[in-house]
Amino acid sequence: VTRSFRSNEEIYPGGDSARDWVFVVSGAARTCHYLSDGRRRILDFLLPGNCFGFGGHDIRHFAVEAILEPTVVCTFPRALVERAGADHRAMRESIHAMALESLTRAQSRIITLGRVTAPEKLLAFLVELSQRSIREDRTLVSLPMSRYDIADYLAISVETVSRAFATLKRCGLVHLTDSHHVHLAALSGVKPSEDESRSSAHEFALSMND
Amino acid sequence: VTRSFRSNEEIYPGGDSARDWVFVVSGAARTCHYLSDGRRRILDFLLPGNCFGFGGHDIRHFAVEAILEPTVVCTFPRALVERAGADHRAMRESIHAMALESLTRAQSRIITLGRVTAPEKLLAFLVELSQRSIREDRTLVSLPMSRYDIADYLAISVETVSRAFATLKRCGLVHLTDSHHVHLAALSGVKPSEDESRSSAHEFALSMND
DNA sequence: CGTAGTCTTGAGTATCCTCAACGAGGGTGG
DNA sequence: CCACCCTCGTTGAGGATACTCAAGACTACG
Repeated sequence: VTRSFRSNEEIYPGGDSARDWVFVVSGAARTCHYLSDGRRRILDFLLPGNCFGFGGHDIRHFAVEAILEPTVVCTFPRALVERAGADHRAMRESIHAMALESLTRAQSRIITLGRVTAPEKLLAFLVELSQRSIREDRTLVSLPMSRYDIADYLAISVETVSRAFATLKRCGLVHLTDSHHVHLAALSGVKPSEDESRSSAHEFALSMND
Repeated sequence: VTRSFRSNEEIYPGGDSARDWVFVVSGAARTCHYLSDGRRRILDFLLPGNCFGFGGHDIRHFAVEAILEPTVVCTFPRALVERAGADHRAMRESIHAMALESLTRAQSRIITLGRVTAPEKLLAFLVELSQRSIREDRTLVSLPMSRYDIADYLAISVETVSRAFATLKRCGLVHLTDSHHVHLAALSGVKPSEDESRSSAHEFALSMND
């Protein structure tokens, strides 16, 4: 089943009815968890090619919401996917690969959240987006999500996100053509190896005390 | 291959030689990532029954170290595990279940790291340990790891961990018989449902401003 | 043109980190 | 047996960072 969604529309309600797989075709989406006091945590951003649906029993607690307009997704009943996985080897391996990718991203995010300062977190986030991007030029990153989404993703406040952007600009690490298009100067001349860029980004971030 | 390790001994070096699966039989272990400046992040604690080895290419960056003495683990070459998974349906499903469990734990951890105050994080961590515990009485939690391990797990400093324990004690949410055995008073009379305990713990934690 | 939403910036406060010191427990050697 | 060293855990003081509250630009849209 293929459907299209508008901005901020709910693709997938968190709750017991959560029994489908979601595969993002185009646009972008966010995976949210709402705490009892109304605060929101964003677990992951789903870009074209990403999917959501494993995670065992706990997926009930997460809602999926569209970011861009339009966002096109395919949904499959869980039972169908699992049956296909049992029958076809290629399907099974594909599912396994996507699950591993989700796990890898989650682990990478734990590292990011563990970083100390807000500019560090933001820079790590931008680098992550750059690596997930399909663009050829990895120094140009487009941000489909709002500052509020970034804030809930990095577990910091909106104002801090804005200030962190200002800090990175002041240090010459990034340039913003507009609010949603970033040029990562930090990556220019740096090998695309993940650890390289991270540590160098980190080195830069360390020297950001005004 | 079954081996036994002493406290703080390296089970598994991070690096290119990381080609095995690790299955914890008894004791406890931690999964570490070392940043270029020497700081350490703990991605996960491995208790008996947990395993480590999926995660695709990124597992190279993580080291596994023993916490308790002795810690007994089984290691298998990756190729062997993957072949067994391809041949035997039961094995494959078991592997898939463990991968999903790792993913679920990672997602849960992202929620925990997103919590605002240190006592909130610590309480969420204790609740998580209580739910992973095999004990019948879930209000009694044993902490095999040191305060430094907890600090690196929650991405806060050791001193803050200690102060957070003091705050939780002062609010009557936990009691410590010794440094490594906690009684979770917050869970007494609370349904073991995950969301219930979390939100109630959170409610309590909110009212902790001295 | 007004309204709503987003993004940014400022001021004041609270939290956490760093540095430092101290006490408790375990192992070792005199 | 006790002094010594080492690690771990705790507590205090000072400073840096991020949050809250508040207000002001910018954009989109009716």
